[in-house]
Amino acid sequence: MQTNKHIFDKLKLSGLRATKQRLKIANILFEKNKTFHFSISELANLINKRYGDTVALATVYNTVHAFKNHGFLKEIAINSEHSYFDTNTTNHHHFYDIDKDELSDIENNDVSPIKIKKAIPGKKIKSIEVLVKISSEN
Amino acid sequence: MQTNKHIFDKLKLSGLRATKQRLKIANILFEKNKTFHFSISELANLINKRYGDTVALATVYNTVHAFKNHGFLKEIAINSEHSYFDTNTTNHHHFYDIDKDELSDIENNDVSPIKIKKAIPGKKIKSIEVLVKISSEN
DNA sequence: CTTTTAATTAGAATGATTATAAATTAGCTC
DNA sequence: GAGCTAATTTATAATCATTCTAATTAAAAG
Repeated sequence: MQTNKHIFDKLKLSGLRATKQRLKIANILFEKNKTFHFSISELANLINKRYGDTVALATVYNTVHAFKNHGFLKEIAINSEHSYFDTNTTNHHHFYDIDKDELSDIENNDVSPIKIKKAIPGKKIKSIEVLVKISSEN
Repeated sequence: MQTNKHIFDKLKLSGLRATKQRLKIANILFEKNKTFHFSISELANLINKRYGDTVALATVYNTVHAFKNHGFLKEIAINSEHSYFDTNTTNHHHFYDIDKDELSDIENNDVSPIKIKKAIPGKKIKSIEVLVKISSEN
């Protein structure tokens, strides 16, 4: 878990001011040990639940984008309905539960090594990510 | 390549009426042998270029969704900016060129077999897809 | 040819996200 | 701690892609 002090320092080091709003948001995002996946509206709900109506929606957007641009979050594309963000910023893989609309990480160790046998001339591979869609068996 | 006759029959068989607009759109989508990737606005531009202003934007949306629901197209999530569609409806993998904002297919043969070593109880794997982001080396 | 039903359309409505511009606040310097 | 400056927050308006609506048109069936 990241302490408040830790988060405060993290923000400062990256050149972001450690405002009340950002600390509240960071608390929610980084308090858990495990990776946290969310959409903006889910995050806004969580903030509201814990801290009441003290952070404007525009600030939630601003903050998430600032965090993303500073490498604290990464965006995960699953479908066109929602944008999801992930506190795990390393290259890794995901399960997407179609029934529950829920993301979870797959450890790199849990996926066999992936080799891409085709190269594109003049292009370099930046990332390789696997999306595994799952649903209830029936 | 799919002939007009072919496309016409395909529509009819699926229970979709073969309207002028749908045939125009299908021509553009399925005329190529190779997979075609597009966003709605790119498609709208292509239609306009070839057929002029004869298909309403709402119809482009309606048609793409109808085609998707009938299994002629599948949606590919890359980022939150755009929705991309693909005429290759099988499970397969993609390169995404970050510089050019362009998608291309990776044949299944060009990716080493992927094993997911972690199972989620009560859940079945529906698809496994790899997204390889590439960009110019510099 | 007439009827029925699906599809198209222009334009309005929606809703998520972004922009604006004024007010506030964090982090300086003294 | 007061004063300063630039970053941040905020309410609100604006934007823009997509969806909805309800009237019109066209395809298929009888």
